[in-house]
Amino acid sequence: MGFSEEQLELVERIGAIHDRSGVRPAAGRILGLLIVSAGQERSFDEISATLGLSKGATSTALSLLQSLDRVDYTTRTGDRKRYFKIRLEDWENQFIARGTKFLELRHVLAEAAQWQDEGSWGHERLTSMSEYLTFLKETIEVAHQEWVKQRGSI
Amino acid sequence: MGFSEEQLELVERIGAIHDRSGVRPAAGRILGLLIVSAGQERSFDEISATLGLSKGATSTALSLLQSLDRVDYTTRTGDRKRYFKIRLEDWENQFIARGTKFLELRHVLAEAAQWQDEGSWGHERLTSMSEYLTFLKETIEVAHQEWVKQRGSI
DNA sequence: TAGTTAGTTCTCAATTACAAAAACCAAACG
DNA sequence: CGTTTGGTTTTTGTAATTGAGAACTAACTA
Repeated sequence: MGFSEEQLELVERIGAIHDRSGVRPAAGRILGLLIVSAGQERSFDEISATLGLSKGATSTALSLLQSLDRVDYTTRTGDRKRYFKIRLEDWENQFIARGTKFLELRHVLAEAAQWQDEGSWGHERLTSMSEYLTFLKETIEVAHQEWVKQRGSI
Repeated sequence: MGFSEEQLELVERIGAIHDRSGVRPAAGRILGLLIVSAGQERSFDEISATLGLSKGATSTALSLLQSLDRVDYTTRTGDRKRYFKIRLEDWENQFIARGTKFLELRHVLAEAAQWQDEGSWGHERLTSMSEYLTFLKETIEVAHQEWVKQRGSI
């Protein structure tokens, strides 16, 4: 290992981005570290030491990330350690799945529209918003398929 | 006012969706109430009473929502109350702005790629992921423009 | 001017989230 | 077997969020 100042700073920035989208700080930093290390595997110790996290915090955050399929580990014969790496394989699909969840707002908007008088501004607006989200969702899905077809999903 | 069971339940669901994306519970519920009321305006009291929120909580949440441009109010001559309504006007634009912020992850992915050996799996993967996000962002922007052109942004 | 009304701001208690530390457990080693 | 190693689970302390309630302010009203 041995990370440069810049690398560590990048780790923090990646952590912060994940923070903001609801991943807790320790887990966000681990993601950062493993992203900057993409390809290379990192042992439990390396992670805990580089980030200054206790064993407990490291362990809990790592199991969280594993349960989210963001992180994986391998083992080596004659070595009891686990070597963690970020899961980049199915990333695009997972990203889409996570990122478009909030588009589900379109269902409640459509329902809310039903409580408005037909033809009223509210009815029109809520319906239109719901349609917009549906349109977005479809566009994104099509684009995603396109990408996968061209580049392969890995 | 006078909301039905179903309406109140819908309010809760809208609140929960907002909760999950970081808006605090009281504010989320207010958004729910105002969305279900789209068009109709609701007084401070109605909001506070229907949702069982204290005046303090109602006031704080309402100013938060106003600062986020999600909510607005009007006044009526000879009436000291404020009548709140949800801001549906610029909704599509705001939604896109908020919703695509996490695509900025593409910058850090590109940076992280630089720390990988050229041609390595990690380098290839991070670069590809970053390109994917850029592609998504552009697709979404184009689609959005398209929509606005056809339907008008209101 | 005294009294209401409408809403805001402040203070506090309760809950929740977080991570450190300690206790624990299981596999391998000697 | 006893010990070390690698990691997990539990416990504990602290910090941050959140919303109730009280105190306050500003505007109108009688």
